Amino acid sequence: MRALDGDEKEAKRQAILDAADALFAKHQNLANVADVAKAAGLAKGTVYLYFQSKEEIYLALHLRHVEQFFTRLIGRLESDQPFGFDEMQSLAQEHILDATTYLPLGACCIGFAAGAVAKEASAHFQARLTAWLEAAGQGLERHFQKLPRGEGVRLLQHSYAIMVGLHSLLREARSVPKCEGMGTFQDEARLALTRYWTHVARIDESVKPRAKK
Amino acid sequence: MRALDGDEKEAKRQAILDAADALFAKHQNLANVADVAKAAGLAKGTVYLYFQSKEEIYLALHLRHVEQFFTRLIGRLESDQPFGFDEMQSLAQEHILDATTYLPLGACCIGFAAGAVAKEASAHFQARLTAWLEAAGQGLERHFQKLPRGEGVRLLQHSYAIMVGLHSLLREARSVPKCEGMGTFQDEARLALTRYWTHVARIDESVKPRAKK
Amino acid sequence: MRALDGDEKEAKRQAILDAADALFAKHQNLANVADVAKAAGLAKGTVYLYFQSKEEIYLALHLRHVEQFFTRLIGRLESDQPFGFDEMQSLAQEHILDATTYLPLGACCIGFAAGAVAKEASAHFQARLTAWLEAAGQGLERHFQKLPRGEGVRLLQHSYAIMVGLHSLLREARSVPKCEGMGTFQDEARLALTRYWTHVARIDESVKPRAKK
Amino acid sequence: MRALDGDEKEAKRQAILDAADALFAKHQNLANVADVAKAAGLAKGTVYLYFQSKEEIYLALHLRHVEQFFTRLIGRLESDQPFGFDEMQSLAQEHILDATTYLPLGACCIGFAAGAVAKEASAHFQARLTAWLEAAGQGLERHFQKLPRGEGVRLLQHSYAIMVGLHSLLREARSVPKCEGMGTFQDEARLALTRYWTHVARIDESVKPRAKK
DNA sequence: AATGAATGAGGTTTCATTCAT
DNA sequence: CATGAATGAAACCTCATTCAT
Repeated sequence: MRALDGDEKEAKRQAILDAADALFAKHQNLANVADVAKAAGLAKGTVYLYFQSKEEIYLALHLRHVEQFFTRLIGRLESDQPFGFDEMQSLAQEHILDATTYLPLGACCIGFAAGAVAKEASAHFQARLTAWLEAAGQGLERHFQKLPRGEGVRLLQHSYAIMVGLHSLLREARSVPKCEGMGTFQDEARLALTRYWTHVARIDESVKPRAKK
Repeated sequence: MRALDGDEKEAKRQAILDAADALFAKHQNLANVADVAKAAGLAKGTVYLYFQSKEEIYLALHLRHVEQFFTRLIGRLESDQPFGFDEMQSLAQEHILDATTYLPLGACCIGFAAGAVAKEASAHFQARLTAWLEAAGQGLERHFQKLPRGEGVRLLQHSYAIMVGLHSLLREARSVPKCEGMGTFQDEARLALTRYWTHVARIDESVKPRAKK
Repeated sequence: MRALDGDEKEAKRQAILDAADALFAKHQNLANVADVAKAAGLAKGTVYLYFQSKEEIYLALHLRHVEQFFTRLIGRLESDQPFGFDEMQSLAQEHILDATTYLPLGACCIGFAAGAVAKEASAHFQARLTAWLEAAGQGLERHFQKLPRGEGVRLLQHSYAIMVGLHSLLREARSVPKCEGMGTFQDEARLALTRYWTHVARIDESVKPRAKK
Repeated sequence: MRALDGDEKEAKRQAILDAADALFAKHQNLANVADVAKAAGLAKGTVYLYFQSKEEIYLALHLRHVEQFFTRLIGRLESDQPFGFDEMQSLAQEHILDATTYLPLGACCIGFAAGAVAKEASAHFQARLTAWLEAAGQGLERHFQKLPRGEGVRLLQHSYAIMVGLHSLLREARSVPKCEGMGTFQDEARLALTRYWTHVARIDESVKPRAKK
């Protein structure tokens, strides 16, 4: 109808993602495009003016989840307030482990068929994620003096992997444990992260915020 | 050709899975049922005599991959030969990390939409996996004296999660690393597993095969 | 297993038809062959030893219904007891109009796709029906002196057509009339037959049993 | 091409019916939906936007045949031109008896398995047919003074039934008679109708067009 | 003769995506 | 820009029929 400038276009993109988010939260499933469009008050075809495919909608939505977490984490790491594992974990808990859609949607995105997502979209996702990881990794290295150069990113990646992997094994174990002796998904994730960080950063004994420069 | 008893029927199931496996290996994608049938030399309808849906074919295929790993692991743990982290890792490397289809297919299965797989099929998968995990977990406890009761299963779950999670983050990083300073998927997986086991079992210092009884 | 002689074979055919009859009565629908076989205590393939196709099963069943009616009618017409329209109608009522499966099954058979029934089966049906019609037609001519040669068959055909045609229009009007002022299917059939016979045979005024020869 | 308003949509429906009509005329058989779509120059999915099932396509096609007949008949009856049995019969002849698809398709529709057609479609068919029958019935009563109130509908129903019924008995007897002494389907239908009307309306002696008011 | 596994055609359904308006 | 009708691929499903055992 009228040419949208960049801001309006972005606003509409976000509106579509809001709709998709709500539907995913409700059905734990990738709603079909018609439903997303309807929920966003648009026609099916219009959605395709903003996203190239259904998969890209959900990848973009997932990216938004990821962004929220990293924005918060990086923001926190940029301050000079002492930052320890407990705080890290509570951030992860809040944004990732306890969030009802973060990991389930992530799991769907992982399963996207090869080729279902355009190269550029995929690359864009990777680029943003990489940038956040590196920024946050460097932030961690600032706060934890024992972390050698590059270990911050690795620590984040491995931690993230633990959460993702445990989720895929224990997705139904959000409330009820699967195996004899195992806890809920959240319990196990907390435990595994604690162990991993304990080893890597010797948080318990020696990792302390570096002195201000 | 005509499956008249249970054994032949099972053989045909396996033949279908073989065909699906080959197609998945070739295209890194879930082929449609018609193609699987053709590859297995069967009519489409016949495939539906053995599997309820495309998703169940691939879930069964994944289960077969999992079974191969656990059969080998459990078999090994049942012997009284000393068993250490190195061997554990080389088994994981061979069956999981270096296998071209294990984790990619697993990722697809994780992403199956809720409802795409019948309750029973899903439950069957979980039951088998749980049984193997517990058997292997107990085997580990026999070999590693420091592992308390129940820690074997947990160790396996967490290790498995690390592999699955890292794969999903680094899937394209089989050869080329993504982030500055990060290694390939296999490198990172090895490293993360080593760290995790080092903490848990203090493999480096104290975990030794229990004395034969 | 053992070679069946003609009688045993015929008995088994009849058993299959019994099963089909029961299923049709229950569901007012052509049950699938697997169900017919199961109801007859046979395997699916076995049914095909006795009938060439599903359609032929139901055509044979319909023929059996038709046979019952004509056997009764012809038998009656062969006696020298006076026979009038009232008795004709009550026979039709009993075997055709009030029977729950005669006309519905007939309607299904009419709708069989061209080619669904083998030429011979179709010809066999026609031949039997023609023979009965002619026998009964001649019987009518014996009893109704005003009927010219050949009019007996015609009277039966037209009467039969009225019942079949009304059934197809009023099938759901077995109990409740369809159009304003119309009666139930049975009412209308009786009325139409009465009118037709009244005209043709002047039953009301002059048709009387012929004198014994 | 793209049906944007109701009229275009209706035109497309008609185009699909045209295609189905041509196929039925050619093969005397209900073509499969894929073939209908192809003949209409549409994709299979598109056909399912307009009809819920194959059966409904053919039921709608049959309804169109019926409509053509009744539109003509009712239009004629609305005029004050004298209307007699001869004209009635020639209309029936033209639209129904001599048409190559009217009755064969009707026979197929009669045989549709219970449940093959959605309740609403079936009800819609009945409702239209009933409305036409009543309109035409009243028209007949206007033209034939002897017809009591309600007898017009009945006369049409019974006449229609005679044609349908005879067709089902004599379908292959369009040219060659079946029984000794019987004529072709058309001959018999004409004869039966004449007899029936003769009785009901005493057409031969007294039924005359009512005087204009 | 009897079986029931296998076949394969085709109806039904869904849905991501395209494109004429 | 927005629309939603059209597309067509493919999953899903049933079932009549065949055929190896």
